[in-house]
Amino acid sequence: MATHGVARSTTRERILDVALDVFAEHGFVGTSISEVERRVGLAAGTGSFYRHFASKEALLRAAVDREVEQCLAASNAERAALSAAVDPRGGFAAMAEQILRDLRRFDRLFRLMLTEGERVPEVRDAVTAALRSSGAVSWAEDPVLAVAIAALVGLHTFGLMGGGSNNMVSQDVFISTLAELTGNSALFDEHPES
Amino acid sequence: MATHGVARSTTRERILDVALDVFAEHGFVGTSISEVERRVGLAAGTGSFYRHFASKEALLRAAVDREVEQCLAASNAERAALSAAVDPRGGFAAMAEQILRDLRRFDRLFRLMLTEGERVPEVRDAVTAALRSSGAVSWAEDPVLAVAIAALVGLHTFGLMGGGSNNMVSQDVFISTLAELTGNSALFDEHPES
DNA sequence: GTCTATACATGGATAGAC
DNA sequence: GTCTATCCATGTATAGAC
Repeated sequence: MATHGVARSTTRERILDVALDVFAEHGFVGTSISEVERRVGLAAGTGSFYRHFASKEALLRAAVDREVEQCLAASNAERAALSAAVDPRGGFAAMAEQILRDLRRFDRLFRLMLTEGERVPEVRDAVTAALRSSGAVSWAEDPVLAVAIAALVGLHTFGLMGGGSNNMVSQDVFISTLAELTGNSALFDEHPES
Repeated sequence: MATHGVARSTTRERILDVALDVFAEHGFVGTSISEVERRVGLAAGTGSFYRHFASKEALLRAAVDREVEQCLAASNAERAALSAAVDPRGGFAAMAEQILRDLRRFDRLFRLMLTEGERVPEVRDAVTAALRSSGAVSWAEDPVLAVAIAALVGLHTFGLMGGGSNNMVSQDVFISTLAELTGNSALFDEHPES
């Protein structure tokens, strides 16, 4: 099982690994095949890339598909693992942190969706579907949940903006504040305010 | 005052007008001088553009500076005009809608900040400064206000995603829900729950 | 202030030697 | 499966005629 089988993912896999990074950083047009080859370890400028993919566009689609697949799998695995343990702060804070982790996980796809949204509509669908599955419930019908998720998306967006130095409230304070606000609503009225 | 003065902004102004559109749509590398010339009305491919700007990068900076200036001016003017009138629903909903309007106004700059953030750091500073001035108060010290603004940013981001068909809660429901949630907090504890 | 022509670099992609 | 060499299109930018 060494000469044949599943272990044949050397260059092609490395290309896919590096492709989404470069696409997310510089966009589709801003990415050159030469740079991809360089990062993979191939000689830049030579068309070695084309032995693995038919075109630049094919690479984009393959990389996006693969990333969507991996992100969804990782997200589901993590959610399954965490549903076993019980968070002491209650369900909301745990859910909020899970959503934030998903947002960071999908970050490269998120940027690609903004820049190449109409070039590869699959990216949009995948990201929105992932966000929806994060909400667990149908958050379109629950205004409070919609506000909560929007707040987390906004927090994540602030992280994209600051570039490092954002004088924003800390994540813990943010989440606890959000939990408190939504906890006072009709949704989570199990414990008034302890 | 017709032969000389201030009225000499024909082609250069039109270039600046169109530049931010194209940059926001396709990014910096994705934008060609030929396309700018085409949209302005000049013959594409000819270097007529270079009679008005030294380089593509100079155009980006000039366009960004101009847009920042105009957006800030429009925002301040609108805020000054609205501070005169009194909103029946109270200060919060009015502030929220004002912030949403600002987010839409700064949308092109916002996209540019995400894609060309490190190429033109001025964009970042300008957008964050504008957002900060929208908050009126220093929202870094008020967690509730931070959550509220983050929620509005998230709502705006959802608008960028859906591309037209987002099964999100309506803006009115969203804002009223957000107002209700934050209204129950310690910040706005003037009226318990009517 | 706009067009013609052009220099020059880069990028996508292909054919073929190894 | 990688490199050499090459074709061709596009893009930035300049010089000069009008």
